[in-house]
Amino acid sequence: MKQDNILEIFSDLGIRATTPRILIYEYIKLQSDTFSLGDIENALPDTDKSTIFRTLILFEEHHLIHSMEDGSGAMKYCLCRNQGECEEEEFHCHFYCEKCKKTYCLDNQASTNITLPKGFIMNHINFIIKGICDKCSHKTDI
Amino acid sequence: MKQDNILEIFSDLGIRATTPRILIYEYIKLQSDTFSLGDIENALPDTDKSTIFRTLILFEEHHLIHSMEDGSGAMKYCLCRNQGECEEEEFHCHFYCEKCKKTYCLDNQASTNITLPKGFIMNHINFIIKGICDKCSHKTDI
DNA sequence: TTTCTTTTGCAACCAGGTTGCAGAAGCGTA
DNA sequence: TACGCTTCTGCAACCTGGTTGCAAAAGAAA
Ligand SMILES: [Mn+2]
Ligand SMILES: [Mn+2]
Ligand SMILES: [Zn+2]
Ligand SMILES: [Zn+2]
Repeated sequence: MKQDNILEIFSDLGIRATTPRILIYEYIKLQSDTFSLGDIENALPDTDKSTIFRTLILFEEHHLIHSMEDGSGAMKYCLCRNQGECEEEEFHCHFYCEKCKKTYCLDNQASTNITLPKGFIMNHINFIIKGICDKCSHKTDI
Repeated sequence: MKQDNILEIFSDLGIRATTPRILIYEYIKLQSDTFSLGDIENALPDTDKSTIFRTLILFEEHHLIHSMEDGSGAMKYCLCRNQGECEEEEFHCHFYCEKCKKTYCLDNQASTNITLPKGFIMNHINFIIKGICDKCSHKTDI
């Protein structure tokens, strides 16, 4: 595991390696932070939106990517750093910059200590911190 | 402050007390957890969606309510327990039940310890825990 | 090749949110 | 009470992102 070859990653997971899937995965691998379906649409104008949509669902089912709601209106995704072998604890937090609209993965910068009320069962976490990112906070405003 | 009379709450904040605003605020006061624009639409079929929409914006600007994205597709709102005087620290967490689709306010059940990377400035938090609520977890499945 | 299964592209649809605008309502003043 | 100005409402239209049904294309198997 921890493959680098796309074809092997797909075949390990039993995913058929089609042209759109390879293009989409190649795009995803280049992203250091999060991306949306619309970002992929722009990057791959010859691939249909619905194909991208279904591919993202497929990738998420196989834990190749994670998804999150950052309040921007569009679902955001990020590459799973553990290629389908992420553990339950990988509930990492994200930062949404209200100025440049970029969403960053914060891997270990935020710790949470959760005690749920009796009877509540946690499956996922969607933890978004909103504010101004480092690049935008350095700029002088006006 | 900590008023109970709707008309006084509005006049304290300089909000004109119109019929739709009173109806909407009365609805909101009855809710123990979160609600959406669509919930209000259903409860008040004679009030237009855009009026409800603009009223929610107004209420949030005056900190009468908080809003959050719970991933359900619809923005959720909850009554501010401090009537417009909530402090920055009131970043409470919410729980979304994936079975009954209800979103609960978790006031003190989850603590977070956040250390952002250098240069990042936090303004808000959108912290949603997803899973199964107590009512739904007690039910025998099938 | 033929046949069967999976995947794709297109077009249409949907939900929730958002906007421009004309008329209604509210309010201060005469 | 009537007038003039400002704010608010309802309606209809629009927008964006997401979702679906379906026929054609591509892939795998025989
Ligand atoms: Mn992961
Ligand atoms: Mn509050
Ligand atoms: Zn930024
Ligand atoms: Zn539930």
